[in-house]
Amino acid sequence: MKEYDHSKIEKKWQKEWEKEKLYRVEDKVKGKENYFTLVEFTYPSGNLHVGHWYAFSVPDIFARFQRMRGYNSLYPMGFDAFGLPAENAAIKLGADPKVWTFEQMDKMRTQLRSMGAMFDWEREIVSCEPEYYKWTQWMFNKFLEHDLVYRAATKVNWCPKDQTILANEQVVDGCCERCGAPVEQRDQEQWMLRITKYADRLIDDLDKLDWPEEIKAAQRNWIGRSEGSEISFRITFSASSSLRPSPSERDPRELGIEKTNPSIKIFTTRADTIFGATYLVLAPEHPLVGELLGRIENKSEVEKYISDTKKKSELDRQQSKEKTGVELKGVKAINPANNEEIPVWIADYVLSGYGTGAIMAVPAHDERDSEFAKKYSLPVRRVVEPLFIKKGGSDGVKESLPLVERKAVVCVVEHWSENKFLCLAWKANDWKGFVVGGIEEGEDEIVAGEREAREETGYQNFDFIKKLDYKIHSQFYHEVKKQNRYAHFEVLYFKLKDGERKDLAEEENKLHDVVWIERDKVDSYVSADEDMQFIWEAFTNPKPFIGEGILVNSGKYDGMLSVEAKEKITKAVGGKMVKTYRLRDWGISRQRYWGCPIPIVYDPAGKAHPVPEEHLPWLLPSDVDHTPSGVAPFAKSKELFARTEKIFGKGWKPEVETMDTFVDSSWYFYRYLDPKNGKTFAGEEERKAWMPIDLYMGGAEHTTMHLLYSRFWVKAMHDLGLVDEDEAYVIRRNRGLILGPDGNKMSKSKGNVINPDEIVERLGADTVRLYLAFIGPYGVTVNYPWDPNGVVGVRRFLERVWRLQTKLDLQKNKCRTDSLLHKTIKGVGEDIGLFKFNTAIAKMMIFLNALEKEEKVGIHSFRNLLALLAPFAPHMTEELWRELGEKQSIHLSPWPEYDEALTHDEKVKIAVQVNSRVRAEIAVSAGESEEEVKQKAMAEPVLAKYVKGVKIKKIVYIPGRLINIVI
RNA sequence: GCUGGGAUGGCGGAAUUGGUAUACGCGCUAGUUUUAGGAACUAGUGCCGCAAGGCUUGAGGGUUCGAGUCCCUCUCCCAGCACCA
Repeated sequence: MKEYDHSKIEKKWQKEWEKEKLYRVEDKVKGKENYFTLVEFTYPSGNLHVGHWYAFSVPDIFARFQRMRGYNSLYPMGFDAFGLPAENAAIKLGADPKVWTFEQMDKMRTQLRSMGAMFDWEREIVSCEPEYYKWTQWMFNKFLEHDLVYRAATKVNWCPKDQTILANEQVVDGCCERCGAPVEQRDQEQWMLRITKYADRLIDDLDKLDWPEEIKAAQRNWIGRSEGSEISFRITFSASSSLRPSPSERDPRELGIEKTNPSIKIFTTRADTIFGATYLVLAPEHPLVGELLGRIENKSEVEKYISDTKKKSELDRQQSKEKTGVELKGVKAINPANNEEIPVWIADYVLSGYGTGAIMAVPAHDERDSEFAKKYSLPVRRVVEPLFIKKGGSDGVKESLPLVERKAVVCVVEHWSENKFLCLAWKANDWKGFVVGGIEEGEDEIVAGEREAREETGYQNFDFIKKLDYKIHSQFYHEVKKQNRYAHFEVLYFKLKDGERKDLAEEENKLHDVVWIERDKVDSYVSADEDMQFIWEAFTNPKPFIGEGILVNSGKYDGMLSVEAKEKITKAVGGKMVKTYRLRDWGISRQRYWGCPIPIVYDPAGKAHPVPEEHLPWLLPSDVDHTPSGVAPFAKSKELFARTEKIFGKGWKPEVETMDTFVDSSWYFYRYLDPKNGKTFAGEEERKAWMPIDLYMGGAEHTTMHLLYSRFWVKAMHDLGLVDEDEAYVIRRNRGLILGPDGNKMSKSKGNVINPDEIVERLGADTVRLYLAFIGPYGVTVNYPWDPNGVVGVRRFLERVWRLQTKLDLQKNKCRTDSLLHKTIKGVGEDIGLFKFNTAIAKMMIFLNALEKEEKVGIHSFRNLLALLAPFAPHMTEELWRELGEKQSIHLSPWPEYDEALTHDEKVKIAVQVNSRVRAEIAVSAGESEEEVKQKAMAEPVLAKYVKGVKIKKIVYIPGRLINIVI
């Protein structure tokens, strides 16, 4: 037997496969269905790390499996080659980003080849090549044509280190996602993509995708749809204002002032609380503030606040949660619900970019408004009272019964000397709460409360302390009275004077026990009951009531439910129901060199025109100084300006910005299908053959960037009739991270970086592939530490497979282990289909363990094992396969088949349990009847001491698993 | 705070979806081989206990003949979003 020389074997077969064009994929193969497995194409950093191996070599197992199963399986690779690192390297080394990038790509191709993956290199794509970016530009122009691209001045995120604008998605915790520098806010014009137009579809279509919930939730979250109302508040100017426009503006509607006076449009999701709106707040950047400035009495104060806000960076603003603001003195707003005059403030807790940049503040029902109102002593008016509707369980309202309304009291009673509270434990339905009772017609609530407390507890002398200044409402089923109740509770707080107590009526004693509960245990004691818990909180930890409920202090809307009132009130005050999104349009302008040039030229009047298709690709200039100067590098390119004038005429100027690299990656997968097409981005036939992508495996970091952008891109392409599908990725699975052996993220500074090249050299690519597949289930966002011993373990496994050669019996086609063989074939296939490569490998190990115990190994077992292992360890299995005399590659052989009948053992061991505890084990053959098994079980000697002379209640028999004797 | 995902030996992880918890691998222990070494081989290895036996899937409760798995309450960890009206 030759030694297992991984190095020699791997190099040999990589060369051979290339020569044979083994991994070339045609668009159509007769009798085969296409299957497209995609992984994110790579940035050519020039150094392939363990993360790349995990990202590319493990999905390769799946793609190879699909291929052996008879699919025409495509698994392509390419380079996402534009981007800042190349430019930064160029600045540092004084090189050309292009030269640098192509050098790195060469290095990476060599490293990628060492994986032994089934990449079809003839389909390789490179996003920085003119043949590629021509189509990026072409699509940009199509989008422009259809109003999906526009130029606008907006507040932009500026990274001072990278000297460029960033999209909102590229700002993480107020810092640049790439370099970590704190991001500044600037006003600047840039090219925008109308992704917000697709906000609803981007949310709604998530439902039809087989994607992990974590991505769906994060995208929904990011898009941030919220449904609410837009309501206008008219503005008026107070009597003390020196610029008071008219003496009788008290009733502005009469005077038609709304036509001349500005109004403030606010966004709220809680129109039902409008009667509690006691002031308005504008974002400091709100355009109306500027307009009103002339009529504001404390102008300088307001201006100072605005400029202070501007000075704050995104980071500062996120960090300081202490609310600040300034009143716009002399300006008032009219609450359209009750015509009340309310003050107008500016404060930076209101964001200009969300909703309308203005809110109505309802301090009684909003935590932030409450905090602000407290600080500046603004009025608070409660307009919603809580309503609890019990559903299900013993106290849930019964559908069939009518609701009986009752005035009622809840009494929280404190002990006279100890720190304890009086609670009742009801016997009929296990309900635990405070003293509760009805108020008689015309009875005072405090009197009623004392009366109920006496009746239910026997205690006699109460001091009334305080009362909750609002009611709480509750719908429940009254177990004792057999009635659906709709109770309106007054909530009272008493302190017991002394321990004087009369005996309870027998009736009351039957109903409930009286118990004293310590202060800090009350919350958990009453926790089964939402409203009791709410009451306790209301006394011990008063907070604004945020929830929905029943309206009060709201004129004719009193008694209405919040849900209903939202729409009714909005309509009544002339507002409208709207949807608002957190998502902003996608700004793609980058003030850098190494990106796709934006194919726009400006005429002498400064108007923008797209570069016509015949001039695409609109090439990157080559005469550029990369030293950062705060100006886009293109601006200094003589070549680009000359080219523009030559083609378009004198005075015409080029756009000097490049595109965000996320544009390049929004459509890259189409180019794999037809990488050399000069007429279009991808031919129709090729697209029809491969799209949509069956499986997309990638990193979790792309959730709200690449994956969101490319979903938008494909939907836009779909709407323009350029592609058939409006979602590109049918199944998406996120992968986790490989951590250093110490459990931390690999980093040079921590010194825990594993260099895959070194391990490939020492143990082989097959071992690395197998180890990464074995480390844990794939396609879930779980991080696994690299275990240097673990790699050796799988290497050991490969060596043991290798050694099996010496035990082969070339005649033998039937073995004792055949049942296990068929089980293994079945199990490995199923596991790979679920991306559980770890258990697939475990099953092969179990099979190997069994084979090693045999004197001789049948040739059929060995051949099947090699085929199962082929996607995992393509080189070694190929070597062993050919050693058997095969002329054709193992990777062209079909996936092994199994016989279902053989996957079941003839005899199985089942557990014999007594009261669910395992006491014995018996062997049972498939044909045995339940009665036979029972008798066999009872005959087990160890059972005697358990079952002798005891009555057997029942026997549970689960064929193939256990028999349970219940005594 | 909201949303999503988690918690099983010393470690990575298994568990036919309600049926013998801890498969497989690592590590560890003992032995074999070897001049030696271990990236070799063999056996053992959840915890407590001499044993019989008992205990064990973050904590507590429930349903069930039977719960890692289902239901309720809670704790902690990871990720995304967060003054979003």
